Amino acid sequence: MARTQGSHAETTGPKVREAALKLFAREGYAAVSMRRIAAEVGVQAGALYLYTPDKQTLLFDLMRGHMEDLLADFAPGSGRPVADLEAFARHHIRYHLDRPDLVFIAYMELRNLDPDNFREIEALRRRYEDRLEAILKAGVADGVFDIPDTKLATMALIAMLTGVTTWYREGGRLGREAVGDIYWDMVRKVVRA
Amino acid sequence: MARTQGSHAETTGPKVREAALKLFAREGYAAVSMRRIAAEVGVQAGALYLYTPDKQTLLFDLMRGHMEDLLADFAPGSGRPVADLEAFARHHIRYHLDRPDLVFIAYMELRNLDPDNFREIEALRRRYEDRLEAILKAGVADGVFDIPDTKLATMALIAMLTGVTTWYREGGRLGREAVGDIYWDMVRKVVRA
DNA sequence: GTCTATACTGGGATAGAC
DNA sequence: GTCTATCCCAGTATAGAC
Repeated sequence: MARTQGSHAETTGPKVREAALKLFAREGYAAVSMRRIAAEVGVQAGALYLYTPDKQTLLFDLMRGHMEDLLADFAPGSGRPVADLEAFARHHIRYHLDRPDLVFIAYMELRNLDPDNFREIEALRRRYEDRLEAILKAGVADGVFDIPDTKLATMALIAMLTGVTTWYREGGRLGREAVGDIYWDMVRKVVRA
Repeated sequence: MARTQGSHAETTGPKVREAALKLFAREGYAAVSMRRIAAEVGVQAGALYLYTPDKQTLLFDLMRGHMEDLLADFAPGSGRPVADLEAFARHHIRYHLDRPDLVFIAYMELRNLDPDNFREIEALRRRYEDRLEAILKAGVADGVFDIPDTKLATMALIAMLTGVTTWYREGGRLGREAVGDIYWDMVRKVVRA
């Protein structure tokens, strides 16, 4: 059981978040103990509290980081609704397939957030949805989209696109490009672009 | 579910399942204790074990019952793909809006099932998906649907329809009929029916 | 910075009284 | 059929040694 002691602050902090991410995604926030996270990192449970004030903050930081990255990583702005919608759809799929664990947590662990944290995450989510709805509205105004209800179409399209993460497997029948093509085809049909 | 010998309680058993359903949906399986379920029922924790062998079985029975009901409640069979697809879409939405707690659990708590139980639930889910895909394939064969990939369309449509449960609120802007109409319109466009 | 040790709380499940 | 009492284990988090 002899192990090296010393300072590893620069690597241990990220490792804690990575371990929490992996375990929360796989087994759920409530089902994962701090001891288990510590074991995954290769550290004693008490040492985790050098890197996070508590378990709740560990979850919240993961979710907030994910939502902020999602918003920062992509902002459509060509002004041409069809091009913006295609960019949104392809980016959404690519981004979500690249981060299956974060996506899973962001969707599944909302109810395990403290009320204040929940509100903050929900606000970020709303901003993302609003971005898609703005594209749809612009397309309707331009006459290039035919959409009875842009709010419902927004929710329907996001649910459809996010659903990719539930069945996509690396090395499966279809690659990311092919999946992106097929989903963009379906998205386009929904709005009749 | 295995009852203990000589049980005559006809109301407590169902109450236990109702309480578990409500609490699992609201807070998650892992976060809910047997003591909490017992308190909700108005009984001591030990008494729960008269009605279920353990907590896992409580979860499994809820999920299996839900999936079996979903399959039993609806089997399209007109042979006309467009009519069958509309019936599927409208039924899926109605059924899911009627049972938000069960739907939530069925999607969120899969990872908390023991391996054997997981396999059984997955098999039921697969049967449901296959039903939709059969409709899509029939429509393609008949030339009334235009679908590049029926498997992906199946997953996309189910994700889209199920997504209704994430935002629909009773007494909101749109009633169930209106929501059903708008979603059926989107479904139809996806398959170009 | 990480360790061991521990405080304190709560978990699932069982035994046996009534 | 439900109760109280209890076993045993695990949870989060902290204190203080090294």
